[in-house]
Amino acid sequence: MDVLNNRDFNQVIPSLEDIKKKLNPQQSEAVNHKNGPAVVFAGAGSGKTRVITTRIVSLLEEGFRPSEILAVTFTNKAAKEMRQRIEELSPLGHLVHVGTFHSSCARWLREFSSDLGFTSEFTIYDDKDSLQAIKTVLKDLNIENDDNPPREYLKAIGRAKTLALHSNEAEKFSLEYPNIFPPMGAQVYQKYQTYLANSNAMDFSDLLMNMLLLLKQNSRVRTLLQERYQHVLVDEYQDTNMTQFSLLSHILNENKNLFVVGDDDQSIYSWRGANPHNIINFQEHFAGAKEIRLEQNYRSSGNIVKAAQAVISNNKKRAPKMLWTDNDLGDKLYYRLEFDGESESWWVTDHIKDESSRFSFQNIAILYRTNAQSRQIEDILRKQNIPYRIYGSLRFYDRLEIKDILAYCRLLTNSDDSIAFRRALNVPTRGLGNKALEQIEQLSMSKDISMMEAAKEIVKDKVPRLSSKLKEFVDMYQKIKNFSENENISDFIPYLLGAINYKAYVQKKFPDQLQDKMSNLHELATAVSEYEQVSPGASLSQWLKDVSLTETEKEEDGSGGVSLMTLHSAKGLEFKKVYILGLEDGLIPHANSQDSDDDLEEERRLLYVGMTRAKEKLCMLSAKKRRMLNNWVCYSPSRFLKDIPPNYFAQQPTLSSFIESIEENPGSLNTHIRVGSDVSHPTYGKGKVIKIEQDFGLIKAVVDFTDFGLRKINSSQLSPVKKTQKLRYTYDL
DNA sequence: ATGATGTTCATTTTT
DNA sequence: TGAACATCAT
Ligand SMILES: Nc1ncnc2c1ncn2[C@@H]1O[C@H](COP(=O)(O)OP(=O)(O)OP(=O)(O)O)[C@@H](O)[C@H]1O
Repeated sequence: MDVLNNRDFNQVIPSLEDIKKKLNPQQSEAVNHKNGPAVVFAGAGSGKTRVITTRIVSLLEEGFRPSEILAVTFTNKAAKEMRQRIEELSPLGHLVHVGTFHSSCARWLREFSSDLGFTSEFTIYDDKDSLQAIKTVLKDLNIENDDNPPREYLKAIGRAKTLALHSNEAEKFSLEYPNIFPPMGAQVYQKYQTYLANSNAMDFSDLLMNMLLLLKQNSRVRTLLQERYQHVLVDEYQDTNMTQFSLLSHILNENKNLFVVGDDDQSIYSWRGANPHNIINFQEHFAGAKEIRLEQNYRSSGNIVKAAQAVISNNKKRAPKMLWTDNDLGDKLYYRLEFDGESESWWVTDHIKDESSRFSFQNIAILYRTNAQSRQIEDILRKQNIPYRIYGSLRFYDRLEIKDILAYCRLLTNSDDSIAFRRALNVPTRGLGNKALEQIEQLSMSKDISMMEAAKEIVKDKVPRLSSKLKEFVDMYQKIKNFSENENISDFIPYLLGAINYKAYVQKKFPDQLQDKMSNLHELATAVSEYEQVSPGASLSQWLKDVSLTETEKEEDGSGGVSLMTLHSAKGLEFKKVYILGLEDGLIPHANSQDSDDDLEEERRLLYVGMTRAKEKLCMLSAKKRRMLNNWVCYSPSRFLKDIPPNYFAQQPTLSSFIESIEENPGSLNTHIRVGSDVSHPTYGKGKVIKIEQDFGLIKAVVDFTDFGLRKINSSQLSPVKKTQKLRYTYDL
């Protein structure tokens, strides 16, 4: 745990009294609440997180041991943040168990793994791994249908697990509720669980479900945990789902010391089962629960608070609540409609530079709806030499070369990890291709054993052709395993790279990316070394466990830079200045979330969360068109913009009229390609536009090509033959 | 049967 | 843009 070691022993720890002086009466009431369940229900920026951290410190001061306190958050980032705050406030802070639901469950499951038929070294499968497992299972069961791709099965299984529906009961259940699973879903579910069990692995939902089942079925474990935790505190409680709610109720002892804080307006995870009624109905779930409301926003300027309120008040499904602020009105909001995604990025970076004396880089966040949007702004930030750090997105551990090497590491700590086996088997290529894989897989499926075990059997059985090559692989695996068990882990990655001759493989397969990939691997090796320095004597498996549930942030430039992240991962954070990109119908609200009112309300909450991250200045941008995948997509400015009264904006007169004009005439967004204009296409050559269609924001043109006749083409593929006006207009509002 | 080459498809959000 | 999948030449 880095927490133990990064501690600054010279820090000045303020007295609890001083900390408590900084609370308003309602906050104090919450912090000082004695026994029994309590809920703090309050809007953004009202100090909920401050209450929860102060309460933890106060409990420590009262004499509760750190190990008796369990603090649960929703994201790793929030956990890290909270841990930091507690450490700053209490010398014992670093000993408190702060984690996400998933990481806490993983920890307990490892502790009690023997009660479950897993070893404590079980692997946690991420979504990709799980999907691969499902595919294998579907293949084995000979299920193939285009209506229900593997992903559908995975989703259904995830849903079942959220209902704590064990695979053994799935069959019976699916007879009663045939719609819950795709065809053969119950069988797939069962086989999938067998696959995971044989692999000594759990997927994300298993972490929650298995823990819940364990608590329900095993009174020893239940009593142990109930006695261990005297106080349970949950941040962002509106994001809990059914399983998590049940988990909590089983962990609570007779004192029911559950303290939760949350805001139904910030519920943005309903797509993964979050149920805001958990917080709205808290007092019904826990009789006699105390409810405390916080109504003063300390974070944001008056304009920001009011504008955000204006947006969220359009939601019909929300619990009424007050939110006001004493802060000055401050700057007005800034809205800007840009020509395309690139000019949006340019404008933001220019603006950051213009205002750099007032807002330093580390006080700025750039928020967006989808991870894919980050690439563009990253590009321009680099060009403008603005340091930044990015959360999530193409995570370091998701890169191909890293996953390759991690597959070996995983296989070493858990030889039954069949997903890792699949990957390691023929990377680098060693003559064990598809057919070999299939044979091993088949044997493992039919005998209910892991692929490594199957491979060893094949070696023993002297199967012609296969056995000798496979023996080499297994022997090499043993050799690497010996090394990993006997030598320092900081030497391991370099050793492994040499042992499997990975560099030569990259050289051959990705010659132009050699530098890049090798330097990433170097970074990986460095990470392991650093881990060993921090926790001397640690094993590879300990490092792997720490890494598997912890997201990493990538810093392009060490010293505090601009923060880039999705709206979702911004929850709970705050910045002096916030830019929200892509305020367009199609992004916010997202094109896939415009069908139902519920979806739209969640999108609105997402915007509300984004807006309320800003303390002093909030800038929002839209682009008329942007490149997505390979197409130009035209969206109009977000419908949510209209919910904000113009007087909160710095440039009021033109804004709403501009939006209206776009709504009346979406076709006016079409740029240089018109019916009748001469165009050219990279493969089809020259032609004339006959017709223009717009579906789902995608512009398609029917073109009559001189040499190829009529074709329907994405407008992004076409370029005008006649020189049109320079494309770079600016739209000052 | 392997491995290189070509084609298609996917992207909402997170643990 | 890239990774997963499918096809074809060794
Ligand atoms: N009593 C107070 N006096 C002054 N500032 C406060 C007070 N309470 C909280 N704050 C400040 O207000 C800001 C928001 O607090 P906090 O992050 O705890 O709010 P929150 O309710 O958790 O917000 P959100 O739900 O939006 O994440 C922080 O900068 C915090 O330091």
